[in-house]
Amino acid sequence: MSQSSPSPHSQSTSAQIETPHRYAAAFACALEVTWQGAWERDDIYRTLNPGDVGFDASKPKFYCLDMFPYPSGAGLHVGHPEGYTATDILCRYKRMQGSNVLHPMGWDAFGLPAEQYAIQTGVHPQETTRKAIATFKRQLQRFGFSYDWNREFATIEPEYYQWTQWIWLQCYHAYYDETTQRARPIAELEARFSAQNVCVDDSASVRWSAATPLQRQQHVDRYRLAYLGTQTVNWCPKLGTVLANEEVINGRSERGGFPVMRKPLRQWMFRITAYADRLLADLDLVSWPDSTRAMQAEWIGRSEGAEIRFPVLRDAQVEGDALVVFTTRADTIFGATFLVLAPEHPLVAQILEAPHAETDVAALRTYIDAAKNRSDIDRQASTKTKSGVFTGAFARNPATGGAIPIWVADYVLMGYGTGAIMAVPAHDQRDFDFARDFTLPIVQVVDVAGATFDGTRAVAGEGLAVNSSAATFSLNGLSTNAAKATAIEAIERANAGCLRVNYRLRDWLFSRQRYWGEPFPVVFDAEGMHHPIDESQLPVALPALADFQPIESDSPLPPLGKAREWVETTAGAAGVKGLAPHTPVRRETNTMPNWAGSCWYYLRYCDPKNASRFVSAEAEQYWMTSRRSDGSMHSGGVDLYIGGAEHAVLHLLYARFWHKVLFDLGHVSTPEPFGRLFHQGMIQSHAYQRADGSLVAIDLVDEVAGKFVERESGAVVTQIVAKMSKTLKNVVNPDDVIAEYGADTFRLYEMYMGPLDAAKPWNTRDIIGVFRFLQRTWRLAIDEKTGALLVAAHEDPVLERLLHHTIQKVGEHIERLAFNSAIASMIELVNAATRPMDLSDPTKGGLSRAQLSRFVQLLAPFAPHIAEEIWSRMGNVLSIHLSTWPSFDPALLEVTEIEVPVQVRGKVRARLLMPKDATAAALEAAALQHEKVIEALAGAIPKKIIVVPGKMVNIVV
RNA sequence: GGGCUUGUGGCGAAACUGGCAGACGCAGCGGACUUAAAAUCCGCAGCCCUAAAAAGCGUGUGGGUUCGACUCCCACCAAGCCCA
Repeated sequence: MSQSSPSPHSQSTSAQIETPHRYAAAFACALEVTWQGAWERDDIYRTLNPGDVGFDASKPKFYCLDMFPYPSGAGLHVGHPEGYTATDILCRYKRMQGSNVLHPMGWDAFGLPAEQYAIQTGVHPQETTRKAIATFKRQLQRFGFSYDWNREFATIEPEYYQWTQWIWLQCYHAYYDETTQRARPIAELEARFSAQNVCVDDSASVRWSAATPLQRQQHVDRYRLAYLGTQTVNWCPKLGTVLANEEVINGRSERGGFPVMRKPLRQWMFRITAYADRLLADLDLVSWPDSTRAMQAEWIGRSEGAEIRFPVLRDAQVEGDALVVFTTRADTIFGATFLVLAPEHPLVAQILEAPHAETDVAALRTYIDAAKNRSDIDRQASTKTKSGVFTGAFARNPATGGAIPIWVADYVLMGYGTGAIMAVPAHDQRDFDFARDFTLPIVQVVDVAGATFDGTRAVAGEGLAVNSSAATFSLNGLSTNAAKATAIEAIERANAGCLRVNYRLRDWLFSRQRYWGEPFPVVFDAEGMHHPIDESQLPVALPALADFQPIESDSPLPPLGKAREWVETTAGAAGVKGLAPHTPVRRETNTMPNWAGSCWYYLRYCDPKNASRFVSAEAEQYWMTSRRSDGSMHSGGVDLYIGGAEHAVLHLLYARFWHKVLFDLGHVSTPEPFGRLFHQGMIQSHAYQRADGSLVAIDLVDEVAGKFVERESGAVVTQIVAKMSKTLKNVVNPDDVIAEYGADTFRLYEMYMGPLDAAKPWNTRDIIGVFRFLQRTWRLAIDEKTGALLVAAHEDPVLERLLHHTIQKVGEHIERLAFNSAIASMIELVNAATRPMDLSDPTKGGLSRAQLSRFVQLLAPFAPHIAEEIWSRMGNVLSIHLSTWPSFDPALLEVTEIEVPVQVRGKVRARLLMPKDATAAALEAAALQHEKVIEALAGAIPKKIIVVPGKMVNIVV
């Protein structure tokens, strides 16, 4: 779209000579940079902590947080400043209102993208990351955001990640006490194990007192919040690391889109599942978008059901452990005509070891080998025909007592439930498809309300149980809920299972085979026992490594293994207590994932320089504990957290989990980290679409006579809204926009585009509107020819009243985050105050000094530089941003006369000018006398007249 | 398939708890100023029918509740996100 739009600020040379003090781009940029320097020099945004000299405890506190960026080499895009401008406006407003405002910024700098970039370029991530941070900071500062840069930190700094490691140690040293439903020190658990002399192995043959230290540790590890566990993980050979389930999308890595394989691996895990119920329940405490709370709830995925044991048979005799399935529909147990195992299920391997009479070993092996490398999505995608193999084994249905076949099929995933299902083909479509393809029996056991089972497809849903009776118990005639309860009761009585709550949420895989992350503060001895580094010995510094390339292989080989001298050390050198100092130990070579640093950064901002604690109790209590004016229940935490909805699940769930652990252990004082959350909408861009639906980049299209034409073919294309992307060439660079209009205009434009939480298309053409508003504001205050201050000698009472109205509206709109409406009302005021062209004496029109003063204060949070410049030219010495927000006089907003609409047949026919407090009777009388009303009635007799005093009159005919 | 969100002029949007739909901005049109243009200032502007007005129609579609619905309820359509 290279239509020549004349640069808004380009003026002929003569115009520049005539109006040297005009608010043009270069002029705006120059004053912006000047003020940014002055603010930094005077350190006007420094936030004091309790205990600091000059701290005023009587002020309310406001902790307003942006999701800190991950600095990439590409620099800021226009999406970053959207949320940042919003919080900046709110923070500036709150400061002027007299709050202690905490508004920090920092850098989320460990992690895969930086490492991938470093690998590509061969430059050390330390260096590329530092460079990216410098670029981001320079760009952010150019917007004039009022961060307290004294509190800046990056997650890669040892002074920061020392405490990331410390928090990990807190989890390592804790377990979840089911009876009190909170984390407790692991030492308490060990004492209890010792006192009760518990069994430490599955076969219940070894007691605590007789157990080796390794056996004891392995037993305790079953309870630790941070534990070493073997899990089938998502191994990504290309990235050379394992990934959390959350980081795998459609069988490929979220970053890079590389294939992911599944393999069992011993890894550091977090027992986040212990907190599933609390993470779910406490969603009620926070004021978050409903959609985000719903997503978290779905992610946790609590479902109540039953775990049912199906005894495995060999030659009709029960053999070994029973096969355990989880089902939410225990009421359909009589319809379970076969069982299906995930290919990774341990029983499959057992059957291969000791085949049954009917087992086709070759077919089974071929099948599980093929399934192993299919992604979960692949496995579930083929809905039409199911693949699967009979294992040759049978199990006994505990309800019917009958033997049913055990199959293997990859549509069952090891990650869900127990990795085995009871198939009820009559009432589950996938089971039905499978049964039909392999001619397995199908038995209807529910008479589903409003649907008939005709044998051609499954009927899902609830209804009355049928065909569900045996000698031991019967469900026939019971509703689904009653049947579930009865079935579970019977199953429990028969010792064949129990009531069970299942979660979709899995424990959190926390190890990464990467270089660029926080090292774990833990070592291993020769026996394979792990030993924590003592808190006093933190941080465990990431060793400088010249060769940080990942080792691409089918099995994980962390790059830190290359730091031989660092890895192979002694207990004394590593800082392990409880081992003789000379004991040789190996350091953990995995590192923590990208999420670690962002799990607690909001706490560190409260007290970022503290060398003796992750945050002082006093600072944490002051900034995190909300005192709500209306006394309503509140979770506490950050007062407003703004960031993208893409973090709705992972980051926010992980941070909540860490916070709850810290809360249980007494390190923080609120149950939730973020009391109020808001997502800014995505800033989109335009693109063009051909008739066949294909997209066209914007540089290949011209606008001709109001139509969009593809240059090459001459075909008309339609303009659509699309994500900004390199391929569509529609990415907007903030630096360019600032160069052309200044940062104040940029800020104003992004806030004026629409509601903060809505997705909005960037419209370059519209920027000129807010730029003109600033120019008009400037002209209102400053003579473009001489640079002299222009103020009206006499105050216009109409403008005074409008100004009071504007003060009221702007304040209300800021509190509602309706910045677009706030700007609109400021534009209205400026338009009303603008001097007509034919006014020769500027002191006759415009705003008085006192009016201008208050108006620029309203503008200051939105366009801080131009407001400061005018404020300064008015003779103020102290920054406008340290001034007090203007107040309005409600009495001035009172009106004596109001216009009351009169509706006849639902249409407004007339408007009455009436005293504000006119009675209903007076309004009715006036309405009926109105000429237009009489005309509209045309002689008809009103059936009913509704009068809402002060609002309207409605005459029903 | 299920859940959530959104749907208002040519475009971005406003209308806070049901009470004058379209504030404000862009684009457009007209006028003033200018030799002319830019810039600026003053106006017009939902659609339709009109010389103009009046009337009529208008918040995705269809229904409902209500004196009154962009707003509340039901169904549907479309787009986006999440879960399958």
